[in-house]
Amino acid sequence: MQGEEPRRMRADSRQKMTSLLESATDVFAKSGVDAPVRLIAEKAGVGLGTVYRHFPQRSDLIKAVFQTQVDACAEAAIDLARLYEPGEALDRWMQRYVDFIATKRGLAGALHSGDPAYCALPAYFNQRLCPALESLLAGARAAGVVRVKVAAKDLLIAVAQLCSGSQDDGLVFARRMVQLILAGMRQEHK
Amino acid sequence: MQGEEPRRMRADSRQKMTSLLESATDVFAKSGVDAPVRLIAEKAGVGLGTVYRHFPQRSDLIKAVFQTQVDACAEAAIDLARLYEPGEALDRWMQRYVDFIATKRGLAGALHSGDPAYCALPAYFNQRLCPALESLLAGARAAGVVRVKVAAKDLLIAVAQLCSGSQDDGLVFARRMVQLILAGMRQEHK
DNA sequence: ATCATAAGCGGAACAACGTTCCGCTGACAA
DNA sequence: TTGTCAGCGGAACGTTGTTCCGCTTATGAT
Repeated sequence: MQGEEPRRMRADSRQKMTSLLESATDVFAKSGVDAPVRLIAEKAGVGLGTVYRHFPQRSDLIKAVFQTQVDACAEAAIDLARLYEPGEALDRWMQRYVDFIATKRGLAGALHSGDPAYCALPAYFNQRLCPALESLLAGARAAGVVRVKVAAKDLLIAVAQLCSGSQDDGLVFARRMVQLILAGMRQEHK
Repeated sequence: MQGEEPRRMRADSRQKMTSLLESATDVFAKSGVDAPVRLIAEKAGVGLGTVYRHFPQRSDLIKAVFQTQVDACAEAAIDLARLYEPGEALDRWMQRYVDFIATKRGLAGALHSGDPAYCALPAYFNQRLCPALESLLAGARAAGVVRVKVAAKDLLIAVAQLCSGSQDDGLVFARRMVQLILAGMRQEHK
């Protein structure tokens, strides 16, 4: 009948699981993805065994948090497109994207480490975020706000690299650079 | 009289030190910069205490190897310029540079990790390699082999990123891309 | 409501790492 | 040749990721 999961989870188990995800999100944002698993378990009020029951490897926890946040970021595009006019929606989403990338300290290192555990992440990143940005760009272009032709994928990568380059005051710097890019996209053709 | 080091090293101490550096170079090249210190000590036939006597932190060992290799790469530019005509010298040095970068798996991660131990490395990298490449470029330009105006720093960074992007068959890919860039630099102006 | 059962939990225990420490050895000046 | 201390080796410690197992307790049948 239903194509659901093979088995229903026990209620307390699901609760611990979400608590764990929240804690991991916080800790990764505050201390980077290299934070100890023990710290995450403690802040979630959960034992170590529980962490490894739900996420057999440390990298699985990282992947789960990352995908959740990518999903949230992609869905924000839809909400923003509904709430604001095209140009404003694009602006706000780019800032949202910058904030998302800024919490990813240490992940770039893991990505380039050659560890196969992470090699699926960039694909997921593109698959979810590219369409999101493309639809915003299309809207802005249709409204005549954006006149320059630019690929969504290029924009995503460019901003990501702007953010990962510097580390401490990176956020204000990144925001400024993104504003610059957005302004550039609004220029008239010559 | 002499402004040398404050004290002469004991002969055996210097021997162990160079043995250590060689071993570290090998191991880092084979297993990446995340290789265990114990393995390096063992392959050098040296105790752990000796490693930490010469290099108080793991990162000091990485820095030492890195700087040695940067120096060697910079000096290779001088040799090549003497042995070959300008265009050939440039080609060969770029391949040499690609080989150097290719042994740096894992280092990009360390560099972006925010660890202050590594923040001096990029500066050293530029300081030594930029002049080296600039002199080769100047020679090639003077000989009329290279006609496009390109900054040495940009070339170095571009190639480094080409190499770090892919990881397994990265070397052949990188070589091909570098050939492409070099060929592009030889184009006539339109 | 009660109970049997096993899903799920906590945290002790293990392995691999970076780093510290200290007793012994042997290189070098006298 | 000999005394001394620079320098060595590796045991030991603290912190990590990961495994394991005895106990707790949610859950469905009664």
